[in-house]
Amino acid sequence: MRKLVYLWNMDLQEGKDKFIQAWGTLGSHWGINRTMAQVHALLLISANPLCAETIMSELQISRGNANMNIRALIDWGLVFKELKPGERKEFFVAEKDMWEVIRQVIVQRKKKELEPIIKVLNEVGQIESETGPDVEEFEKVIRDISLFATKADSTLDSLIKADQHWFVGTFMKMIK
Amino acid sequence: MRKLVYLWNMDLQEGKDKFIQAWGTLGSHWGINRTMAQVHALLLISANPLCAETIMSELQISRGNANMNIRALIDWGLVFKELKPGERKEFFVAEKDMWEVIRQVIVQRKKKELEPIIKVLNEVGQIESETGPDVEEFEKVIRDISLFATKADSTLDSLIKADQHWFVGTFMKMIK
DNA sequence: CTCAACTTTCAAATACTTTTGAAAGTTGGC
DNA sequence: GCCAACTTTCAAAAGTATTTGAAAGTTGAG
Repeated sequence: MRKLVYLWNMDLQEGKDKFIQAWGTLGSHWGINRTMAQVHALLLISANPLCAETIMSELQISRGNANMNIRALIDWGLVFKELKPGERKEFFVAEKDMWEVIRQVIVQRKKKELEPIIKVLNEVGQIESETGPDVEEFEKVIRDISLFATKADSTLDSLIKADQHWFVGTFMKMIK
Repeated sequence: MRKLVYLWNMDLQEGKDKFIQAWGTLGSHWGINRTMAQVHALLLISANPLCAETIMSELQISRGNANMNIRALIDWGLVFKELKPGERKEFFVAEKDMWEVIRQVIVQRKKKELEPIIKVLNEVGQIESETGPDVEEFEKVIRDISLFATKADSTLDSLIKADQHWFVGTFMKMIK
């Protein structure tokens, strides 16, 4: 009997660890650093808010690292601070609605990636010059990409505003 | 007069450099390393195919670096080899259709990111165990994410198959 | 005001990624 | 077969990003 309980614990823990690892890897492809994504994963699969101390020991990371990444997650709107009455320390919960998670990631990446490239495209599109095959090719490529970037920008704005029902209903049906 | 010509050259060169830098930064957020994206940018804005030597000197990079990144771009389907009759060395041209570029990036990232997480989700969703709040929360989160991941998977498959007209026409109108 | 409990900061250390360049490999033409 | 022109490889070096931990900062309770 003792052995059975032990094996069951291992299975859940193993599953959690596997998920935390995988979420960390996925995050690192999405502008979220590995540890930041692992903290998010840990909070996602936790039934209760966790404090910094617990996060540090579960993920085997330092205090500074935990603090920095928790703050970054709060900035991204993926984690919220929760204060328990009578307790001095802070507890944290993850945004668990996947649609909301995606939206926040889109907002952040749009700001950090799309907006800067649109700015550069506008700047370099303004070259006053003689004609020539090089200039023409350059300007054509810049025009094409600008068009694309502008479309992507408004598409993302719409996605950010859209709610999940709209997305899952209308969009999913449409692409089938 | 000499001065005017010189200034005009500087402007085009400046524009090209700015664009190459920006495309490099953008690429590094998209699983394409900085140099790889810069090589792609250089080829994008070039009116003619370029050889390794030219790429090396324009971007000030080593032979090995140039070679590795050109090969990677070819693997991703973003650059094509072109042989000029009578010339021994290889020349390269970029995929210039932005829609095709995006499609290739989606294909690669789906393979490297979405498919592995779906595999892990299926594995960890199989835990046989007693009930308890921890297990329930874990399984609920995994189920939610699985659902989402499966939807994303089929959405991306459709996008990959879709052509630009469909996308720009139907999709863009829809989200307005 | 003071203390203890907690959070934040940041310079140095570590880990990870990319780049270099020289040597090895390949290939077409003679 | 042999050479010269070109491409590929890969171990070491350089460059980036992340992590640590100890010290400084903050804050509520007494």
